[in-house]
Amino acid sequence: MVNAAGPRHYEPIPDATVARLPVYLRGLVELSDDGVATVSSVILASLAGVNAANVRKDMSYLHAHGTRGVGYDVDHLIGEISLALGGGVSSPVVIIGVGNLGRALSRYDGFVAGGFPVAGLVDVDPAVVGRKVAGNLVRPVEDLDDLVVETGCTVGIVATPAAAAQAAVDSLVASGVTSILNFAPTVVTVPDRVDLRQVDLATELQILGYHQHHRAVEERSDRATG
Amino acid sequence: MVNAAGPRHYEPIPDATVARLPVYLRGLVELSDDGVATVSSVILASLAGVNAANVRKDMSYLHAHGTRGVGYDVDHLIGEISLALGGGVSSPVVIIGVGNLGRALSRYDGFVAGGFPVAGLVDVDPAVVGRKVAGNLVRPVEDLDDLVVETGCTVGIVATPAAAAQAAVDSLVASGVTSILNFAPTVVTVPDRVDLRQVDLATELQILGYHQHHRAVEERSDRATG
DNA sequence: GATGCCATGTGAAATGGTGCACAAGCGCCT
DNA sequence: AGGCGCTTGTGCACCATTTCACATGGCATC
Repeated sequence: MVNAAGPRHYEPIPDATVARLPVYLRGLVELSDDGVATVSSVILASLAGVNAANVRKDMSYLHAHGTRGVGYDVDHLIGEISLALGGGVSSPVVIIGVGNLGRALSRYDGFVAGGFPVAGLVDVDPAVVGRKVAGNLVRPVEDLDDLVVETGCTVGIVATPAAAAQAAVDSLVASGVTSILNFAPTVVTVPDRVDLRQVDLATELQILGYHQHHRAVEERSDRATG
Repeated sequence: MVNAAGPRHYEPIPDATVARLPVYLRGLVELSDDGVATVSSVILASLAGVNAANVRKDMSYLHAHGTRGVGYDVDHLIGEISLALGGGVSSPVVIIGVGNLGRALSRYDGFVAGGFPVAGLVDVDPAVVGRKVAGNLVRPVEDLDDLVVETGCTVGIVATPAAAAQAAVDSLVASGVTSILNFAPTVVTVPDRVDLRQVDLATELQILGYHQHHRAVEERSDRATG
């Protein structure tokens, strides 16, 4: 039985909504910084580049109610979205693979701003182990377990070459990390209890390439027939 | 009238399929390197991390037919997918914004391997203009038009801070670039004829954060009730 | 040449997400 | 106090995508 005063039962928020929440949050923080107190779904939708009805439906999933005729309270929305996105708790991350990309990611201030400070860097290459990158000492893979336990970090970022990615992921999982962001251009597998997201730079370009090619083909076709 | 010998009418390939094609391609190239000649939808599905029926339907969109009882010809599939993804034509890209991320991207060899060599680097900061990064001279934004025309590049990568992203995108569009990959953590707008994709690193972490938080809440709830 | 096995190709149902359209409700103004 | 305009909250229909299930058809073996 669910006590009315206890934590209410969380109905799941659709994935598509979750993916939009950070975008809303950015827009809302900007509004708050500008001293704006309330925002309508239409305004927020234009800031996030989505449909207004979509915004309203998304907010209803969060139980973040607005005021009819007025709009949503900006600071209240910021609180509700922050709460949904990890409860406002900041989770340190460990980056495995300190190549070009790993170094860039370790210096990326967007992570810190989003509540994900870099807890440590790890690499297999003895040439980089022991060096400092962006104020963080690069440690060997053997130290991963200790690092994860010491810093209590639960998020891992894989920035290794494709060939090393699965091993890196396995190490992270073994250390107790439960969320992984994989930048290596390869499919990796994780246990069910671990959450994995893939960011694939070359793939993104190839998708753009498809649309470009397709546009060109259509254009030629238009010129020939019309 | 469509001549049977002429270019057939291209029915559109679903976006979800297009997004999977690069993943298939990677798996297939690996198989080909290993000397594997044919592959079943089940195997390819496991390599790409998707459902087998999904693979078969995707291939049917490409008119890439297999052989019943046998499977698909690996090299033939590679050809068909490459053709769909830009016709095998390599498109040079220009990177605007040479900060940490821009530098890492300019050195990322996955772009070259995918047929997207870096044609040039551009930045507004006089401190980096004129310097060489990964063998490429960093040029001022004023040179963007010339650069795009000279190299015939049609793809732009935005790696600027959020505040500069819309201006960067506008410059790219004005130069004639028709495909843009935006790494800046902000919503930007482009004309309809331009194709835009967003890669948002902090957002990805926040999405992971949601799932982690949600898991934790459920666990606590399970322990309390069960 | 026939038969059995195996993997493709696809109709159809299920799922997930989007966007319209409108009823409901809140606050301001008179 | 009452009415009006504005904006939320949501039922519903539409659309894209996924997945199942099975008929179809090629290849090897006998």
